Formats: sequence, structure tokens, C-alpha cells
Amino acid sequence: MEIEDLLKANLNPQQYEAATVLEGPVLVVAGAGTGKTRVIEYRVLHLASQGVDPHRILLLTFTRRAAREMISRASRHNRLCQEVEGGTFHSFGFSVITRYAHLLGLNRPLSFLDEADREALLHRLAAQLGYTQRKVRFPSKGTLREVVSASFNRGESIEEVLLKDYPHFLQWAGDIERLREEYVRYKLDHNLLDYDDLLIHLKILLEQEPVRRALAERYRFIMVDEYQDTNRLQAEIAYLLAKDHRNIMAVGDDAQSIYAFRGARYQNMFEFLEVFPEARVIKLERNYRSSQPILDLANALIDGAKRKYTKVLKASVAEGPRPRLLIFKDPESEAEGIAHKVKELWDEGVELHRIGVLFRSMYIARPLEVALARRGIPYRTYGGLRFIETAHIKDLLSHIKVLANPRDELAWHRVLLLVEGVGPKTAEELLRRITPSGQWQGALSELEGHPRSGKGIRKLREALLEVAQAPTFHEAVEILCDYYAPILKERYDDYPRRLSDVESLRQIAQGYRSPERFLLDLVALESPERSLLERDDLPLDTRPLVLSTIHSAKGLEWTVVFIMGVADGHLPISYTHTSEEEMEEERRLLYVAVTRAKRELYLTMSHEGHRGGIRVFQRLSRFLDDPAVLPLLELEGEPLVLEEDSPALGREKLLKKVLQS
DNA sequence: GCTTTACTAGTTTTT
DNA sequence: CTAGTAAAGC
Repeated sequence: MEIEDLLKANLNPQQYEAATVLEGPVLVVAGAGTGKTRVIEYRVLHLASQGVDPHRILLLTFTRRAAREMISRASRHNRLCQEVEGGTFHSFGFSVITRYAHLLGLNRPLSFLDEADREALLHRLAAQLGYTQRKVRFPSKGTLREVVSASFNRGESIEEVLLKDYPHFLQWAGDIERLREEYVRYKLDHNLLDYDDLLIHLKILLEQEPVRRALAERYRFIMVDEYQDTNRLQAEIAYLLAKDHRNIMAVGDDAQSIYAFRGARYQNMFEFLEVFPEARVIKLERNYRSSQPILDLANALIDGAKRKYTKVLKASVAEGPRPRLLIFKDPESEAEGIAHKVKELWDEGVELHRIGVLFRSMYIARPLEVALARRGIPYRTYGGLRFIETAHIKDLLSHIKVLANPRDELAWHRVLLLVEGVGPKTAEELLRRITPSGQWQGALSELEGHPRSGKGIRKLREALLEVAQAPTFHEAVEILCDYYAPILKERYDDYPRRLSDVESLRQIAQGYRSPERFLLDLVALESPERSLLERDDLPLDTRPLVLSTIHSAKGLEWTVVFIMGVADGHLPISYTHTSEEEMEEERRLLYVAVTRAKRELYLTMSHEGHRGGIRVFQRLSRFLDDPAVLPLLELEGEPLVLEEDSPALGREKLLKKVLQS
């Protein structure tokens, strides 16, 4: 009973129970830093050592990274654990849908639409329906994507979504409903899947009794992590998988729910107890991560929430410095201040990767990147625009997509618009000739005589021909990069930086034999470049400082944490209309950020900010400017706090003052 | 008629 | 910084 001893030695009684109760539903309410990763790790290990075939264990997590991490930790004790099936709902959906595509009437290969592809497609369809030439403003493609996507993952009609999020567009409810239908039809006709489809189609498959029974039979033990951030579809999927055998464990913390904008429902935690009334509830409240002063702040923050959370975190490390609030004059000195402090810590021997800098939105970190670069402090950013979402990488990928599937209209559209002398009209004309058959060579040569675009089209055709004849995929990518480089230089002022991204792509391509696999890894699911950069094998002292959005920092921890921009307008972020629900989520976001810190926590803000070139005064975040919270902080800098009732100048007064000066 | 360029307004979080 | 729009240019 070696494993048994290991469990007993490494888990507290609640954790032990969560790891070892294998039969029947279990809901684990796990506060931040209470060792839920460890629970899952040991539960997997326990299952495997009880003789459960690892292929019958399904671990659904929020990111693939989280799944990888837990499985690899369990595998250190028992190599069999490597065979456990783990990933996100989306990646699980993708593999199930691929296997049962025929039941859905879809033909392989299936292609994946990322967010930008979805927008492009919606825009095209809206234009075809004549919606874009409206006198009254029709929603932009980004908004259309949000609305359509929200209607799917919240299970609401377009009208309901508009009512809540975009009441000013209510008049277009009918048109957008129609657009949504066309969008779905197009995807089905062209074997395309987007993020929502990965869940929708999975659920549709699970509603077919034979499929459901086969999958429920296969996966006898199911674990779902970050349950507070699952949406309605995901909860239904979990239920369908587990309703027969009922061996399901959901782990979550309603106080850490930060994805409502994406359809997440912390209510799923409570509803779990309704669909599985016999579920055992286990609460983890002993925090192993942070010192008590940090947890006091976290507890006070969450105590100020409208909705009451029942957990109170208790630290196992009592002592530690109080969290510090640093107030700077402007964003630049805030950045300088943090960079300076980081350098100091580094010089004192704190390894960079033990320090994390967190912020609500990426733009907050811009000045910091400058300050770090100046001091030669290596850093890497998490969150924000990802590699494959940048324009130049999408350009290049479109060329590869076109070769992999010559009927891919979106990819062709992008490729053609890059050709000199080709605009929307010529591109549409070419698309009409190319995509029905996929015979691009003939279609392209026909237009080579065109006075304006002919030359560019010929270049494209010759390059594609050469690429198609390349002996290996890797060489094909080389040729494409050479074709694309001059276009890139022509189009982007900042081409040197972009060119180095192209170089990275070229290197990533070296590991692949075929475009299909490459595109799937890169576009459909988590991109490999992350794992390339996240090398765990790097010596500890060369791992860089992490800058991360709070959303991306979920589940991570650092010895020293900086939270930038704790000012009203940044955290909570000011957005045109903010409901009470959204404000509560902003509070939880700060809670999540605070609970990432183990020993030292710095909260920083600046009084001056720029909004569109105009200087504005900022006040401390309303979550911190609270009599129950402020005394928990060590203050540094001038707390130039504007009076709560300091009256706004108002248009007329401002006008007078400006005219006088 | 179509493409390119110049300008302006608004800029969250992510599988 | 980028998406959308208006005007200029071929």
C-alpha cells in the first residue's frame, strides 16, 4: 500500500477524501491555493493504482496546459497515468466530432474557424445579405461575432442577447437572426467548425443514445476542473457523460468565476447538486499558497461582494509582510517603479520566474515592457494577442490553407487581397472561378492579362505552383515565406518585428510533414509555440519574468506578485454599460489576482492616465478604497485621493475655463 | 469602376 | 494599433 501512504502523507483529510471517494458524484469547493491540483493529481494516481484502466479516466480542464500539468505530475508516481485522457472540453469535442463526423453529415477533413475567421465569414455573409449598406449603423463584424457566439453559448435568442448587451442594436434582431442561420448553414456546407461548434456538436452527438452510451461506457471516471467557469453547454455535456455511472467529480470555486463574458455560469456549481442530488460536497479551505496578510486582503475583498461566499481561507503560513499599495504619478513612473523593484529583487537573488506581474488588460503593461527592456530584464507575456492571431501570420497561414484545401474561400480571399492591384471586386471574381472546383491554376492564368492586377496574379500563381511541387512540407513553407516577405515589407511599417515572427513560423514548420497536421495544431487547438516558449527544461535562473493578464494567470502562482493599474477605469474596467453582475466579476478578478501571491504582494496605480491623448486623473480602485480593505495595505506614495463627491466640472464650466485661459 | 491611400475614432478578458 | 470610411488616383 505504498500509494496509500503517499496519499496519507501528502493530503489533508478533506483532500484525502476528495482524492479517494471514487464512486458517486463529488463536488469539491476548492478555494484559491487550497491544493486542488494536488487533489486531482492524487485522485488520478489513486484510480490508476486501484487498477482502473487510465484510458477510462477523462480529465476536463480549462486549458490544455492544466491537464498536461496534472497528468504529468501523477505520472511521476505511476507512468500509467500518462495514458489518462485529458484536455479542454473543446479539444475533447474536437476528437469526438472527428470520430463521429459521419453522424453529423460532416465530411473530413474538418477545418477550424478561429475568431478572426468567424468575423470574416460573418462579414461576408452580412454583405451578401445586403446588411452592410444600411443607413442606420449595422453592428461591426466583431460585435456580430460576439452576439452570435453569445446566443450559442448562453442558449439565448439573438433578441435576448441584444437586449442585455447591445440594446441599441435591437432593431436588427431579425436580420442578425437570419445571418446566424446563414452562418450555421455555411459552416455545415463547408465542413467548418468554430469554438462554439466544438461544444454544440459534441452535445448533439451525446444526445444520440448510442453515441452517449459508448462514450459513457468508455469514460467511467470523469473529473471537471474549474467548474465555476463552465457554460451551460459544458455542464450539459458533463451530465450526459456521467448520468449513468455517476462517477463524476467537479472542482471549482464560485468566488473565482471570471468568464461570464464567455457564457460561464458559476450557478453550474449549485445546479450540480440538483442534477446529482446524492453528491458529496467537500470544502477545501486551508490555503497552502499565501501568507496570512495576503489572505486577509483576499478575504476582505470577497467579503465586500454583494453575493456572499461561504469560504474563508486560512493560511498555513501565518507570517509575512503586509501587501503594499504603491501610488505613482503617471503610468511611466509606475512602470519604472515596478521594473526597478523587480531588478532589486533579482539582484537579491529572487529568480525572475518567481515574480509575476498581473493586469486587467494588456495595454496596461505596455510601458512596463519598455522599462524592462531598458534594464535588460527578460520577460514574457501571457494573454493578449497571440502569435497566430497577428495579421502577418494569418496571411502566411492562409497561403498554406489554400494549398491544403483549394476550396477554402476565406483563405483564398485573404491571399488574393494581398496581391498588388487586387481589391474586393477582383478577389470576389477570382473566388467565383476558383472555389467551386478548386482548380486555381487555370482561374489565375485567365486573369494574368489584366492591366492592373495581372502581374501580381502571375507572381502568385508561379509561387503557389512552386510550393505545390516542393518535395517536403518544410520546403514549401520556405518558398512561401520568400514569396510573402516582400509583400510584408510593403504593407507593414514595422516589418522587421513581423519578419522575425515569420522566421519562427518557418522553424515551427520544420517539425511537420503535412499541412493538415500543422494547421490543426496551430489553428484549431492550442498552438505549439506556447509550449516551445514555455520550456520547463530551461535552467531555473534563465526563465523569464512573467507578465500576464489576470485571466491568463488563473491557476498560477508566484512568490512575488505585482498587480498593476488598480485604479477605477482599469480594474474595474470602465465600459459603456456595466451591470452589477459585471462589477461583481471585476471584484472576483482582483480576488483571483491577489490570491496568486505567495509571500509578497504589490498593488500599483498612477494618478495620471492618458485616455486618447488626454490626461485624466485616476482614483484608487473602488474595491480597495474601502474602510474594510485599506487598513490591510501598507501605503507608499502620495494617496492623492479625490473626494468622493468632488463635482465634475461639467461642459459649461469647462467651456468657460477654457475660453478664459 | 475599382484600388489605394489618408484619415479618424475607439481600444477587455479567451477556449 | 486597427477597423471602417472618405477621397484621391489609375
